[in-house]
Amino acid sequence: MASDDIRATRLEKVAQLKELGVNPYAYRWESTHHAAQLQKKYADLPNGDEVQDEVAIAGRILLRRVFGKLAFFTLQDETGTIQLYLDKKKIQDSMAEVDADAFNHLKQLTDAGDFLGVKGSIRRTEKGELSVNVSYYAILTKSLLPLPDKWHGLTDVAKRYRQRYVDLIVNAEVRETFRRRALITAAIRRHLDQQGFIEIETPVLLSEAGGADARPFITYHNTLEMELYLRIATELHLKRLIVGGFERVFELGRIFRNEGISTRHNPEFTTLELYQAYADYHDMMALTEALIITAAQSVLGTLEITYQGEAIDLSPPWRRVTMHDLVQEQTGLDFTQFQTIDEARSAAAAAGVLNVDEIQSVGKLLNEVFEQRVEANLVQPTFVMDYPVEISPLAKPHRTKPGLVERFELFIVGRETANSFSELTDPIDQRERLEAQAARKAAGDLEAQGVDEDFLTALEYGMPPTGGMGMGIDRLVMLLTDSASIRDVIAFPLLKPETDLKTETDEKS
RNA sequence: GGGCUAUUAGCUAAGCGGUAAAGCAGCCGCCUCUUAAGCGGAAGAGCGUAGGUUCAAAUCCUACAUAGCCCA
Repeated sequence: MASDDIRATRLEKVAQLKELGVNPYAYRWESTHHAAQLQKKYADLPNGDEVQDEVAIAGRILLRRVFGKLAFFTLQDETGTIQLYLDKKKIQDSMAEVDADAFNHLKQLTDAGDFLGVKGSIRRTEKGELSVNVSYYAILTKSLLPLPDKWHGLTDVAKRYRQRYVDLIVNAEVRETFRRRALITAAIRRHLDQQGFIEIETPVLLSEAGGADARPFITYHNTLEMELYLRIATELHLKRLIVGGFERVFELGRIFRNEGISTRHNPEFTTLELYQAYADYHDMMALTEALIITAAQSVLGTLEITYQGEAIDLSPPWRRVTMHDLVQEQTGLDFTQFQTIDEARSAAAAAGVLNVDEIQSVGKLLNEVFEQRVEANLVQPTFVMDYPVEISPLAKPHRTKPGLVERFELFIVGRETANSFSELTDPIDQRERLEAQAARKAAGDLEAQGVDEDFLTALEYGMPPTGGMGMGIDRLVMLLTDSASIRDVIAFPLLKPETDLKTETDEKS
């Protein structure tokens, strides 16, 4: 039967229910338990035994196994499933006043997918399945569309993303992923709260995007008659709050980057950014480690995890190593020895680094070598420290190493998971660096941003020494849910609209 | 942006040049211990879209669309 016919059949059942005086779209239901609670509470009930405890429960019918005068339904709620034992005699007797033909109506007018509320006693069947022996039922919502195959489920990836609600109904592990995501963000907020941080929401719509190298989305405000940018980072506003006197602030929120889509990139994604006055990047390392450990413990209960078949040990302390040392370790190149870019280029080329000719400074070349030869090998959690100033416009110069800044990035399974600095607090230095960026923007670099004058003004009022850290929450959730694609941890990932063929032909005719 | 692969009924899918299997779901009938319930019956397909090759196309070719994987 085609889906339109199935829908028509079910609409007919809706009409029949209304004729019987039943509203197929009920208003409320009072439950005493969830499925998982019942499964736990009566785990020791022997086969064939029944207890007279009256329970009420509600959920979606997943499976129906119907006999002449007996039926078994599998009911699913948020916590799991429980079987309904539906005995004709019992139901007809106890519901006689409501509906003399209650059992047959249940058989004929419900489908897999409907929401049902039931009351009854608890029994474990002779075959060992814990069940609610139903004395009363109510159809709470009639479903019009058929569920996917009860055995194979929904496997079409595109359809799973486009119709996540169906994916969630049918695939329990998807529900578990998003439950874990919520536990992770809750654990982060709890930990930061305990450390004295407060969360402050900063604007999404800005007249000037900043705080990162990325192409922004552009939108338009009608009454102001001006273009606005969606934020690409929360950094510059959170720092303004530090200027204003808050000492520990953070924001866990969505940012938007107008870039490609891949298994690791979605145009909108969630970051944690936090700023702590009177702290430096060493303090940030300790905090970052503690945050991720707390999140892992609260969601998984262990620090020994598996990601895509690879064992990851999150037990502290994590390795702390400079970018220079890692590059030397992997390639033999000692970047502290190079005086000129030419010297560095030829050494790098000799070591097999590709595309060295386009790179204009020793610091950028160091980063290039790092990206080409080191990054992917950083499987266990590793803090990579002390970056070249050229690629770090918002970080404070290193207190002992010229040309470098006090910055670290955290790598896990070869992916950048967090980024942190001793924040630049010298307004004159900051202006020079932002103006260099603005020059790149003027020269056509679409990822470079203009100067945020108001941010510089704030810095001129004085910002205390501050440690800052940003973390990609989606990537952390991927790690802690063993998800291969960022789309598996975003409930509704961005997809191109499907071309609607019906609409197209309608337009033509 | 480039390459490879996929797209067949609501879902899961076979067929890979000779005129669209099957299972589940749905419909009708039987059935009081099933759990992918079972048995019997009758239905349900513009084979992603648009062109082309051929006596003949789901199948071969070319574009396009969407998605996945790999590369940049």
